[in-house]
Amino acid sequence: MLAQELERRGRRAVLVNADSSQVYADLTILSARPTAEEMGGIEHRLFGAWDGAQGCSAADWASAARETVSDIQARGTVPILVGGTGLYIRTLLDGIAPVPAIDPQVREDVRALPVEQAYAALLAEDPERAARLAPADTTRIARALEVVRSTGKPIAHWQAMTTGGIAGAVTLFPAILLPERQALYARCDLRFVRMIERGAVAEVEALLARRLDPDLPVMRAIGVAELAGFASGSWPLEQAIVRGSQATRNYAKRQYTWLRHQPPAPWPRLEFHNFERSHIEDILLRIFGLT
RNA sequence: GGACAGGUGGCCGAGUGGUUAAAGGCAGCAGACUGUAAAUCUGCCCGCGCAAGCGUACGUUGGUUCGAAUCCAGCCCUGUCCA
Repeated sequence: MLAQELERRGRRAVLVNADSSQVYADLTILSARPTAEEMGGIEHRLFGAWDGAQGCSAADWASAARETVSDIQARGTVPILVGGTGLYIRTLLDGIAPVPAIDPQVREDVRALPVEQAYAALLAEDPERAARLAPADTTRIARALEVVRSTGKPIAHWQAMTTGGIAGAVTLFPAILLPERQALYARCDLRFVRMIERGAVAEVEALLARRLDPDLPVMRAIGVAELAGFASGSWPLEQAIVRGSQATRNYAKRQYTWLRHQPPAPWPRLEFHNFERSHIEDILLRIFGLT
């Protein structure tokens, strides 16, 4: 609707996806990607742009988004980034550590280690970083370890050289939506049921048929494991729904924490109870000075 | 009506005389967050209190005991089986 309003004023707008799951072609229903109808003729970019077989990292997305944004601006149109993956947006705006590509063999070895061993190794190879991580933080420990081993420098060395952000080169109009908790949870439940009505089970079956590496991000999207369990007969559909909507709620909770504290303080946080589409549009238009 | 089994904190579920406000999990709340982020991790979690601590608590009533979620009896409820 922002896009429509902008076009009414003679500014062409293009929507750019900033959600780590909507990025995958394999997840149309399960990532709640907008349908052609919902796109309403407005151009959308980076939605379903990655094949599930190729994982998209924050840096991958950010570099694609950087090009997309500049392309959109070069055409005199206005990019509107939409999505809940805070890290992606932060990476696009603030840049990221220029860590060289990790040696595949190193990565494989590191990820094969049990956390305790990986942590012990990190304690020896990059004690500074290890001290700042919880001994059970598998993801970050693995990352820090593969970086020292592959590049010979601790991750802090690279992070000190963070680069690539476009924040200084663009005029930003940010808005963070913080809907009332209980109402949001109710919507999470509704959302998962709707996905099933729209064919999420078949989508997951098609994804499973590809027999991709289970560690790939697509395979970790909310709903995949839950519906895969149903598809394989491990539990009934009702159980998949209970698990799927619960996972959705848990995720929504985590997003609150990120959105409340991680983005720059000046970014407006909009709290609201009314979920009427028109009401939300109203707040946004007001925030962006379009009413 | 009878025989077994069982009733534990919002839920699931350990615990069979003291070291138990009661393991663990879930849910909930709060927080962290630079290359898998819809991921990963941390803390809190009976009430009051900053705390020491106090008060309540393991279906219910009563009993045994220095001391009971744990032992005994009655009652209530649930499940399975027999009638």
